[in-house]
Amino acid sequence: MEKLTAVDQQGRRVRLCPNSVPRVDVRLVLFTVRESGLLIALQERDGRPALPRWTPILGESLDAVATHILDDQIGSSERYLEQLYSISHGSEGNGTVSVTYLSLARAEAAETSPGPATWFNVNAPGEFSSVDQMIVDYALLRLRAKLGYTAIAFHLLPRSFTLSELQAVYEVVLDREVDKRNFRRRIHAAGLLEATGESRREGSHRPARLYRLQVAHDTETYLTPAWATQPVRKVATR
Amino acid sequence: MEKLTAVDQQGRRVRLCPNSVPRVDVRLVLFTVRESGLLIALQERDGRPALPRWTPILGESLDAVATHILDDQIGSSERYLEQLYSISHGSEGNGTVSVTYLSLARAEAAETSPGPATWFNVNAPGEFSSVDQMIVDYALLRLRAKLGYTAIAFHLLPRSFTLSELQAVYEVVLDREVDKRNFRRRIHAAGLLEATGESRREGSHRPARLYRLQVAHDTETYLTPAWATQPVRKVATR
DNA sequence: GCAAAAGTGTTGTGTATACACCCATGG
DNA sequence: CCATGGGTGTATACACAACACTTTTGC
Repeated sequence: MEKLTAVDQQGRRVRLCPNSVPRVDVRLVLFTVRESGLLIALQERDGRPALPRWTPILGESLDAVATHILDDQIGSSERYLEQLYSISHGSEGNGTVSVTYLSLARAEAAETSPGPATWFNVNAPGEFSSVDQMIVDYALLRLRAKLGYTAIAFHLLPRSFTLSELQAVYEVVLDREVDKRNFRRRIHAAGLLEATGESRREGSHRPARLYRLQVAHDTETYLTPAWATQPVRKVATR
Repeated sequence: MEKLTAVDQQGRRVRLCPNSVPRVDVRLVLFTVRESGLLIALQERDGRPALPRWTPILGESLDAVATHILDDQIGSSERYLEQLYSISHGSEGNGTVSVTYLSLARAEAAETSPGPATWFNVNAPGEFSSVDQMIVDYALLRLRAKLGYTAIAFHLLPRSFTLSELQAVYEVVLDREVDKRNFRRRIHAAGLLEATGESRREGSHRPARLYRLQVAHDTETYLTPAWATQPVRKVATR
């Protein structure tokens, strides 16, 4: 068993990292959809765009850290947050375990971007580190897969929206066209939507009906493990 | 930025864990199938069964740690290994991030159990810690889901097997009966199997043809991210 | 010849795809 | 009246579930 503490020159007991222990950080892949396409929130680091990240302090849950990073980036409107994968990188001297999260923001929340991040188009984000690149690739893979069998697309739209707007989100994320009639049939068959009764007229054509997600389905989780929803403990201010 | 080193009473530089940094461990959920049912490898810890675990040393990848734990438990036959999820637990003083892995062993490899673990039936594993309990529940959920759309079941059988044996694996893991004809049609349609040409006679009934997984499909990964297959660096002996 | 597991097809039901036209509005 | 996007239905192919009998062997 390793010794975990030592006494320093002033006689204080200090906690040692047996130099065998990797550090942990949490990295967030935050997407939003704008007219210009699928955007990702990045912040500059060593002159290159990088994923927003933070190191947890002791006793702080991973979900809490991810939530804090998200708070940093956008206002506290509702958001979607899901753990993705953990990857180790670096080596002797600065080995790190990065726990990665996928997050989605409504376009409206992303407009006002108070945080340190700026929005890049996913197709032209600039050069990031190979680790961040892999994380983003995987996040996009998972996002696309999940569009098929969960309700996460709704988290990219304002509270109420038209079916055409919803379809546009699918098309932007999947990067391909979708058949209008089949799309609408699937959405209606899923039974997650309810008409608000209102409609929106914009432009010289028939107005579009507005829909919202039924409240019962608001926090759709599906295959996320039950224990992923651990309470977000409040933790020392930062 | 935090100070990461200090000088101790003998004047040596030591690495500090700012007492804000959680430790990392890797925990393995290792399943196998025997006549008696679905078994899980556990080892005693504080008088209770617990998941095999290890703490990575610096520069060691998470996958490498998981592989080492697996080596500890069973002989080095081929095995299946997949990262599951990361969970944080504990609090001030002993906060830990556990990265969990799902692993499958062929019954033959599990017979000779040289490691410190013993096999428990998943339905009667005894009492484990709440963290380990959640991890096991989730591992089982994922294993069951993955049976439907991947070839992982083959990792629970010897190299060549009969279709009835394969079906029995599905039934044990899913804990329900499966229709023989539909099962065989699906398996054949998947096109992953090839007949060895041989057959096995045991008991007073028609002999069963033997199949094996086509080599091209041996390391089926599907939704596992490409970068999950990072090379397993060799690391200081333990 | 009988017990015991291996092996094999058909039918219905639901789900996904391909595809083209009328509707309501603003200007 | 026309340009623009909103909204709707049908025919076809494919995947999945239910279901029962014949084959080959050991004894």
